[in-house]
Amino acid sequence: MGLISVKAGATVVTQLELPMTMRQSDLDRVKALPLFRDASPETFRDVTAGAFLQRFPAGTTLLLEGDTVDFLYVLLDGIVELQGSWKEKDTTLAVLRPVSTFILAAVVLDADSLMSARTLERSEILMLSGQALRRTMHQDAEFACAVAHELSGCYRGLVRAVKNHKLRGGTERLANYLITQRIRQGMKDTITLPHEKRILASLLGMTPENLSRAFSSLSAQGVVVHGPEVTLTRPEALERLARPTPLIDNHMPPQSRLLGKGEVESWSDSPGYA
Amino acid sequence: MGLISVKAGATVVTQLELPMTMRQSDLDRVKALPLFRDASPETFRDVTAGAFLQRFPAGTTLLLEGDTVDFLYVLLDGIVELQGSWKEKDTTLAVLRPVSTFILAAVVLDADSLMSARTLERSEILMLSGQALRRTMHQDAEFACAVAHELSGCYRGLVRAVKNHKLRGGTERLANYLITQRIRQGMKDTITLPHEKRILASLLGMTPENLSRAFSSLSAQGVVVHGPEVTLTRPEALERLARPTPLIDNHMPPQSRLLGKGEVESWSDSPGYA
DNA sequence: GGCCCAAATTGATGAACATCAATTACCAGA
DNA sequence: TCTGGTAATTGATGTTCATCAATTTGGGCC
Repeated sequence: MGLISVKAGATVVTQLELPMTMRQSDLDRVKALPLFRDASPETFRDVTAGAFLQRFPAGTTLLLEGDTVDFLYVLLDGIVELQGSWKEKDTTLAVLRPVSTFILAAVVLDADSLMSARTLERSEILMLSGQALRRTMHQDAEFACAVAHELSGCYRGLVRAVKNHKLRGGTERLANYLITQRIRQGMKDTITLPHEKRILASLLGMTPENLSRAFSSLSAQGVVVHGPEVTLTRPEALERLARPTPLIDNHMPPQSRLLGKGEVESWSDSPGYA
Repeated sequence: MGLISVKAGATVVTQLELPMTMRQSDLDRVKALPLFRDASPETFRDVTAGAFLQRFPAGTTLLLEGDTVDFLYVLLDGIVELQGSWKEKDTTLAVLRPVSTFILAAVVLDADSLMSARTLERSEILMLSGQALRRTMHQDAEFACAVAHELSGCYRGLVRAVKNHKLRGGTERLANYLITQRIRQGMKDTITLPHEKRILASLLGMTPENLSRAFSSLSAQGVVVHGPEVTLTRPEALERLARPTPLIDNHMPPQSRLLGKGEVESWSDSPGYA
């Protein structure tokens, strides 16, 4: 258990690294996740049995498309990008921030991953045994329900993504992205893009060049860009163009995690877990 | 319970119709679904309590985007299309054939539907109480696990769909669609398109005009179209263009339902349930 | 400060795709 | 068999988007 194999970049590197002993505060953050919030102490103990905490440098590939999945990953600190690829191209499916789980669906089915995962920044990741998770689901109906809830939220996030892509053009997707960010960042007039523009471009399904041009075409709606700061001087005009709808755009504010249980669907940046 | 409200076309029609009494053979087909295959007799009784069978003419809207979802739908006969819309446009998310369940995710979360459902042909649909389903999940961990499995399969179907759309062009999507159909239809050289071309176009995310042109551009790869019959005279050439991969294309043959339990992910036509 | 590398922007060009219009093919009903 | 209506195809045209190339910008680092 001291020898951990990690894929870094294109090549596979084996490095000697002691699994971190978990801090209680980390455990508390995990316990606060929708997935575990209502779990009994015993269930939580079962599912975290044999779990270990691991730190990865930026740019580390945690998982390649097609890999078999042995763990449920929980991002505690840092940023993780999920991506899919085909024929030399790749596309960003989601960018995750703490605290998020990922590749839950593959773990539940004990199947290969359909996407790659890599750290964008130095990250701290908790790895829970997939086997333990599946076993616990069979033992505890409440926990299995929590998993089903989580999966339902992820599923609906992807339905939104498909509609977003098939029904809207690039500039419309960007406009809606900006409106969503504005709401999530507290309705301030100026928002901060949470990642590099080239990753945002990939998330929105366009090239960096076209993202640039989409931004400048939105200047007609009062969108002003200064590096990662974007000011929305005429939000109404932007909304008229964007036509956001709750049937596509999930405007939930980030603090929704504190809400009771009704669940607010999945979340992170753009739909998509695993 | 004799008065059932059904949305037909754009308007809402209330019609008096007796819920059908279910045939045993229908119940057997439902019981054979992955969702219910491993359910105990009691669980199956609980979840089908209060269920009723309903026949709808072609073109009936069963559910509109944004409607609250009270039932889990099980398509026993006919064809159902799931679609999403925005700003006068709409797009086909999936075309379902018997035996399929749909809008499971919305039922599990007791949330509004993110897509509309309408019959493409006269259809026979079993409607299971959403409340009963949720209650049963809490009572029976095995059943909750079955729901989680089903949702995971649906989720992965949508991951495939997103990758298909973001990474491939229209002609490539069509080429892969044809290859998938060939496998599903028993590797015969000539396949039958399972729906109208305009629906196929919407499913593949293109206009009917461009689907036509994509077909004719595939004649260079030996694709010959005669109405709904498509002959693949040079499958290898088509594959060279299509470059199918298990990480996007689900080539599972239709009979996979008979397999044990490992699950083979969701299915119907093109990923997507609800 | 000055330097380097990668990200971002801008312009020019071509490919992919949507739209509009005009036939043509096809099927169901009289 | 004719016939009306919808689906399918084909062509012409314009928009959107990707690609390539050339700068420009910006953030670490000596």
